[in-house]
Amino acid sequence: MVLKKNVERQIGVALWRQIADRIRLSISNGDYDQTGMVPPEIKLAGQFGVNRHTVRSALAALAEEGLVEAIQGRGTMVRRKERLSFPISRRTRLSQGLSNQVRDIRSRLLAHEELPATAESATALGLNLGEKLIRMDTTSSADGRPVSYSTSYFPAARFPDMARHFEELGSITKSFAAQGLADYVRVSTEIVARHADANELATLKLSAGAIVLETIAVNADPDGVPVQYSRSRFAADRVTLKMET
Amino acid sequence: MVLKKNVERQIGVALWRQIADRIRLSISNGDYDQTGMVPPEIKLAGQFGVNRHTVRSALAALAEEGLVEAIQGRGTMVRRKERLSFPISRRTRLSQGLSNQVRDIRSRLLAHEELPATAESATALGLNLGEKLIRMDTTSSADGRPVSYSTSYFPAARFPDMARHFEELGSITKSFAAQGLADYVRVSTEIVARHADANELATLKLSAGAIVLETIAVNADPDGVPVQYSRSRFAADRVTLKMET
DNA sequence: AAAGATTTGTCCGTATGTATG
DNA sequence: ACATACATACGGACAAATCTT
Repeated sequence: MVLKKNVERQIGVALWRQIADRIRLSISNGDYDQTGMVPPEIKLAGQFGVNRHTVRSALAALAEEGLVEAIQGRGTMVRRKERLSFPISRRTRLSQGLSNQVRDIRSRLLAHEELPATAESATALGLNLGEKLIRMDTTSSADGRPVSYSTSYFPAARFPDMARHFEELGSITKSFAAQGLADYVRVSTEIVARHADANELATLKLSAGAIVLETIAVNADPDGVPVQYSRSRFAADRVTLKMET
Repeated sequence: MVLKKNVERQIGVALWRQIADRIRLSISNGDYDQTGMVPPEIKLAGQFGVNRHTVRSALAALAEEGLVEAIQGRGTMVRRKERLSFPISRRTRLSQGLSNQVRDIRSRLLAHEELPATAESATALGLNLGEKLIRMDTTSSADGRPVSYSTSYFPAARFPDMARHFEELGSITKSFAAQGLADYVRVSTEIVARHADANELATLKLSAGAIVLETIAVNADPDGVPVQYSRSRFAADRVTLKMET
């Protein structure tokens, strides 16, 4: 039988990073739950068909993330294995969906501005080109770990005080409520994945070079009128998106 | 104002690949639709804060993918910008969902075997540990381009001839029908993103080092009894997953 | 308690890939 | 195409800590 190496050379992604990705996945899959230890470096090296030093680089990156801890003579322990599961459904609410997974969920307003609608945001929100929008950049942390980084657009005519309310309430749902919108539903969600850019690395406090899951979503009021268009980036190695159908 | 470089060094992902990722995203966002041309190398180099050679490596990779074409003295043209949109809903069907986006969708059986249920597959399918399962590795191509690579598990007791039917019919839906299951629904879908492994690179014919979107899904019959547990990998730069709620 | 096996940590050198100018 | 600097990956040798017999 041929050895499956599962990693590739000379492709613009360093071997140690590919290997770190795969070990991270194994951890979150519970592959090492029996012993709570990652296999020895030599064994992993054989498994992936690389030098032990390369595996060490991968493990160093995971240790940096706080995911594992190496002890000389003993081995490398798994320290955490949680992945936040983000529910996506017709009634997607950030804080509600996570409330049973984490103690503390906190959202912060990074920036906001008023601007005219572009082609993209206008069609998403069913507005005319150039109508006033409010843009808000927000980030959410679960138990202190940043998990999402969102850019949202709201029709300024209908929700003029979005930013002020959000700053005070720390929640989109509550900010809508404060402006007379009691309920809203998710009408569409698109999902793409790509490498994080420098901005996302910084705000999500990602181990550099990481992957982000991006959701492009539209929320509407009960009558179907769009009220929010948002692009949210999640740290791909810290979350799974869970669709409820 | 500080220049946003949007790329980072020394992170295990080569600059040229990060830049290729970002240009690919810009293309699929339609940023270059006006002219149909990618900005000149020098301009891109300035934009990302790197040397022109580095941008050239990125463009070479995109040209290799067939996404752009450089012409001496003229510039670099965008050749394709499509991204397949994969619908995910309660009634997710691969071929139906794509039928209005591509002419020809084709599925192939790569391998199959009978094996006892592991902890993971048993819980997903509501079976006891060790009960017989059928595993099938399949891949689907849209107009000749591979888009998905799936590993599915079926209870062998109920669907003993899954592989034979699939080989003939090229469709899970039809194979179920041939064994007396007229309808089924998607009950859960989890989504993660990570770097592709060598196996996925080969079967999806990915430009190496690419990212895959993985969906972990369970389908059930109308009575809610699980009939299929599957892990599907999509080329992240060729698809968006679209949730319908 | 001692010896040997296992496992991580450190140091050397060399070849190739990546990025700049 | 050339030159330069640094990152990546490999290989080997040995030290240090821990576990097993």
